[in-house]
Amino acid sequence: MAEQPEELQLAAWRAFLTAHARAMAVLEDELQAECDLALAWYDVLVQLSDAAENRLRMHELARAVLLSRAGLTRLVDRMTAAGLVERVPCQEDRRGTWVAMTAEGRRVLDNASPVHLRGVERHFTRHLADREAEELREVCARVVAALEPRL
Amino acid sequence: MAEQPEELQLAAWRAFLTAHARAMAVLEDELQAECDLALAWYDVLVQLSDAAENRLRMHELARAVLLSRAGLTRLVDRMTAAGLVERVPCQEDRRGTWVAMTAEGRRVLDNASPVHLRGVERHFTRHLADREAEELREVCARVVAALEPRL
DNA sequence: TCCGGTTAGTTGCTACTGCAACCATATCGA
DNA sequence: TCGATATGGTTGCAGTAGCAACTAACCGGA
Repeated sequence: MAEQPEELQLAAWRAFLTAHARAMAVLEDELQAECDLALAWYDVLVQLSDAAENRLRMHELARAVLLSRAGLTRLVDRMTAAGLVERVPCQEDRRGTWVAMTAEGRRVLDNASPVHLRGVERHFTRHLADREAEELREVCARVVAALEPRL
Repeated sequence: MAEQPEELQLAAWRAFLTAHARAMAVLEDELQAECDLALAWYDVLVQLSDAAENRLRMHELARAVLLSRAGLTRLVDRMTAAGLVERVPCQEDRRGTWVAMTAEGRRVLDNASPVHLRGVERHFTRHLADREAEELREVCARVVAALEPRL
């Protein structure tokens, strides 16, 4: 009997889940061990680094790092205490707050970035041929696009 | 100038992360809303359902659902209280404990399974052609295989 | 047989997260 | 202009996770 198509699709989904979990665990561990930095913190610094003037509003940052507003409030609290970011009152909207990367945050990011990117290469992209990478990106983009409306 | 290969690979990695996060969030929400069941609970039931005699040792189950042993102890506590699984002392190794699915667990799984599988199809596999699914499965399997040694 | 080292599972502790409620501010319509 | 409504961010609370330490039991070699 031929394998059912659903089996193939489900196997892909399961492999996807496992690959994500295992890769994330290793990257988290390596960044923690070599840079003493949690992946969530790294993620915040990357988002700020990519943003104009190295700053973002709380709600923008929350969305970018896939955290609730409450969760981000606490994360920014911790990172502020560590001196990596700072809160700046927003002039245009006095309810709002900017989160800006500090010089120390920049230093930590520059230190961690090579470690993380090396890890992504070693544990993930190394296993993708260029054509496969492009296809993966495209497939994932389709999945995300279809889910966007509900956000 | 041609795009750097690393950019392509990194874009694939980022799309992979976003697709995972968004898809998981939707599936979790749907299962919770329609079946009042957390994805982690569903995952436990699926693993037990696939296992011989519908039971697994604690450490096997922990590994299968990607949880620490401590985390699994608490999860099994909660699911036992809800009547979905039960602990059975292990005869062959008196340190050990089997976790077995109850009739109620079977019922809950049978109820939730169509909902979850429909969600996986709607939000994920629908966007993959058969060839793409096979390729995704294979790429992810390579990533996992390369990471296995450290587990 | 017995002793050191390993494995199975649980527990205390702490860290991180989300939800819902809250206040302050902005916005829009009458 | 003013009131209703929505938005931005924080806080109290509760739930869930991991680490390290612990007990019990297994296993291998002297």
